[in-house]
Amino acid sequence: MKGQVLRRKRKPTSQVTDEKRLLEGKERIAAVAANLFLDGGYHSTSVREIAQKAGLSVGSVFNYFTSKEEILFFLFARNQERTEASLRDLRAEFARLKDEGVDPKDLLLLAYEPYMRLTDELRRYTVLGYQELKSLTVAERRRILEGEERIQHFIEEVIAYGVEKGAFPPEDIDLKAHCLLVLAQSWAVRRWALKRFAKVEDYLNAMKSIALGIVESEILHPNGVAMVTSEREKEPVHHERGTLS
Amino acid sequence: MKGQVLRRKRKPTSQVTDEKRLLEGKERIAAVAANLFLDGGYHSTSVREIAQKAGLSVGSVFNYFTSKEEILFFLFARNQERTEASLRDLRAEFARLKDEGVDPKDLLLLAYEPYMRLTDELRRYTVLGYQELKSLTVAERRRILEGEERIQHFIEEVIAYGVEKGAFPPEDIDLKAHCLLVLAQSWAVRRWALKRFAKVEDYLNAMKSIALGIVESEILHPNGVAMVTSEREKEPVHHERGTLS
DNA sequence: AGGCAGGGAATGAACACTCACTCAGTTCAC
DNA sequence: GTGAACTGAGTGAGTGTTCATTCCCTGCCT
Repeated sequence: MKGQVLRRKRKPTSQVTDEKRLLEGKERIAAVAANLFLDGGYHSTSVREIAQKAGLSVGSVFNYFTSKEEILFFLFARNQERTEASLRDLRAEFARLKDEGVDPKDLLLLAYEPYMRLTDELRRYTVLGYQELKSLTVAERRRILEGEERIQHFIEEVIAYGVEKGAFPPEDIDLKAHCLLVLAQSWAVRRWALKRFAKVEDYLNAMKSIALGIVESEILHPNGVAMVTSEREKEPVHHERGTLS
Repeated sequence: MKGQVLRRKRKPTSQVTDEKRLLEGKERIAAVAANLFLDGGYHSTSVREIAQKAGLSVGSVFNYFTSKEEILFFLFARNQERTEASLRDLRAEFARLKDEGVDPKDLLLLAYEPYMRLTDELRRYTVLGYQELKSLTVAERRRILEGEERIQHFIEEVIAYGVEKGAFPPEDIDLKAHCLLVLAQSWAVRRWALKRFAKVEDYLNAMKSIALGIVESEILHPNGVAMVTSEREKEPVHHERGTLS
């Protein structure tokens, strides 16, 4: 029963030891699993099914992952990593262009483009995310949401730069960032309604003007008439409140 | 084994006969099930659990529904009906206001408001929809998507009215409708990022200007500069390149 | 070369468990 | 007493996971 406590506490059976080989195996299995999860859902996909499609036995799958759930985690984590890396690049690029004092509109579009491309690349995982978010642990789920929060923050920074330069109105920056993010994701999530656009580029191109329309939108009067907060080109008519803090 | 073939072919056991009573039972069970599905997911919720929370035995649940799946169908169908009814009302109202020649901007906001309210009311089901869409039959799924298509079409009509009146540019009407729809749904789907807004009204209010920003957005030149198709207010400060096509 | 040992990796039958669903039997209002 | 409505133990299919066994490859000894 509680006999041999000599070595490891986990994994008494065989296990893949070579790090590289293990990762390759994980990748292969996860790739197959991703497809099955995507058209069938996580719960309706059995480990047997995954094993079969991956050309392995059931047992082998558990030599690479300790549980079915871990496969899902792996997919999310990989996806997240990828996104974070892109975000880092974007931030660096943003800092550079900001120093150059590039036009805020151009900057916004310049930032939106690679993000949209990324969304397209990872679009299947985005869908998976929306569908299986509640299949995750609380901790895992929070990690995902924090990731998205970071992205939204970045978009906010880009908009804020435009506000600083007087190109965009200062209201509802967070909301506008939310809109841009959601609309980018809608390319993944609601593609059936966007079949008119064959490639991301097409969608992106059409979205550029809309994105600008969003960030440039002015706050409205209760009755629906636009309140002009800053005469975009010339002198400010009346600047409300102090700027910072 | 294959002995008694004497009586019924379907439903040999007891069944609720009274139509009214049956529907009431369905409603009661479905209401309970909806809550469980929503925080736990469809697959992770067992029929036993539903029965227990509804104050019934497992068997009784199957006197009202023939399968667990049917409960999910029932929920989606009810939801859809509700939406369709609202859409009919909206259409009637739209026709009336259109005849009155009301301002396109006002009309857009007037149409957006009740839709957003509906989304809020049904927000839990919207989330359920995004999560469990693939748990449905192909036919069921198509019905849902067709419903959404009808809504998008309606939004397109509202925008088209504005185009007719010369208030909005004529490009990408379908895309703009898509955006408005997605952003309304994002209130349900991505609420954690919108916690700043306590009530729908708050979100709606902030979204009004953005919605106008979307429908009023002009198509852009390849290099990102706005192409002015109709000088909305005054004279252009400096219009670059020829205007159309 | 050939036999052999060692151990990492693959295997799939077996296990324990959960689930949707059934149905013979009970309840109880009329 | 009748029968619609309800009951819940039972059924069998299917699940994630385990592990004793087998496979296979590499290096070593004769």
